[in-house]
Amino acid sequence: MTDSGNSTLERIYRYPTIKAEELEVICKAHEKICFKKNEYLLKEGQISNEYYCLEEGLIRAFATSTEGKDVTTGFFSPNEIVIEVASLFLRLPTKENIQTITDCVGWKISLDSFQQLFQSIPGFSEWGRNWMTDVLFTTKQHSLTMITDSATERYLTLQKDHPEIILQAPLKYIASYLGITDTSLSRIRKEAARLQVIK
Amino acid sequence: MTDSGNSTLERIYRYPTIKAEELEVICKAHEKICFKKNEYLLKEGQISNEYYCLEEGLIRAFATSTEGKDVTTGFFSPNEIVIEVASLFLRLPTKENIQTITDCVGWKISLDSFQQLFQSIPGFSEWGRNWMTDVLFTTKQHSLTMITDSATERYLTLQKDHPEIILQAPLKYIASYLGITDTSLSRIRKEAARLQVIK
DNA sequence: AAAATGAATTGTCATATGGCAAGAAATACA
DNA sequence: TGTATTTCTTGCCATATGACAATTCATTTT
Repeated sequence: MTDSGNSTLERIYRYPTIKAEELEVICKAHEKICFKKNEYLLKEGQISNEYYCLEEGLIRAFATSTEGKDVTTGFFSPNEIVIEVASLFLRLPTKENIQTITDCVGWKISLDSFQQLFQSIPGFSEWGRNWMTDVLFTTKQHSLTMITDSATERYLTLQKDHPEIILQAPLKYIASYLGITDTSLSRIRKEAARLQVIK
Repeated sequence: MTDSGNSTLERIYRYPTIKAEELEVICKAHEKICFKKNEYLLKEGQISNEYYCLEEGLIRAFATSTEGKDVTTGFFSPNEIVIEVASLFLRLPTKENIQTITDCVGWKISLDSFQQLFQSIPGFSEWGRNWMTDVLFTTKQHSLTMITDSATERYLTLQKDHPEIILQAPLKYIASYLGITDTSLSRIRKEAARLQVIK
């Protein structure tokens, strides 16, 4: 790590059973990294060797459907970890792509460094389990939402919880993330705007 | 553990970095348990304190939607771990219910015992990360499938990958798991049967 | 600034799935 | 064994979303 007292890393790794000096060791294992808009951090077929702590910008993950269409599977906002868990931890060629939507600034850490921290700092492996639990919860939540909520509700929820995505991501990415076409999202957005005015 | 050489537990916990004697310690931390059909292993609002390794039977997890409807979020088959990760590891009241679909036999382990194994056996915490990675992958896959595949395709995939669910679970549970109504699934099933005959 | 490229909107029509209710079948109960 | 209850099927119609194409709007490039 080049800077000291980095707030992105400290926020991400803050955890009850991680001591101050351990936190510093963890932060020092990261290296600053910048990406330009539309740059790929990971491409389908590659085996991921690192992950990133995002400080500025917006990133998306997407998979290719059987019919060859892009489907955005997730967004990454500042202070989140940009990672393809399955490829990094199971050492498998990924089926996902990770691509920046805007210029980005973040902190990179290699799998090797991560493994060392995971084995040498007990609090860190607890943190890891906890982080993974959060990710799993969010993923299940998104999946449930796809079943229980209408497309309009899903859009409004995303707007409320992650306005930065609505503001920065192209409509087509948001649409496929919500499980609808860009045409439908355009209409939903129009209708939502109309309702806002009335209210 | 009461029996020796239990194949369900050994299958579940087999992992390269877990030694034979460690595997035995892990298995011994489990206790045999039986459930009757329709019994609840966890109810919405409770904090989960244990998980189960299923040997025989079929189990489902379900959440209650905003409109008060049951939505089946997952099924558990033999040799799988029956768990509500978020509640068990984050110590939060669960939003899910876990209920048997048939009479079941399995092996129970408490969070305390799990924590001890997690901290004392390095290979076990790696196993844990790996297991969680698999669960996350499966969950993401299901979520993606809900977007990219039609209801019919989702049904056929489930039938191929988990025929035991199709055979044992009531239609309405399968339907909500696939994100459709029982009415629609009944029609889809009829059409699928017709196609089988033709082929 | 002009041209070119890509993104978003809108119209028309098609279709998959849902809502509701009635009837049939299966299962549980007593 | 007969009755009650739940589960499954089917018909009818409503509706949300998709497919495709044309147009407008925005952004990038030269």
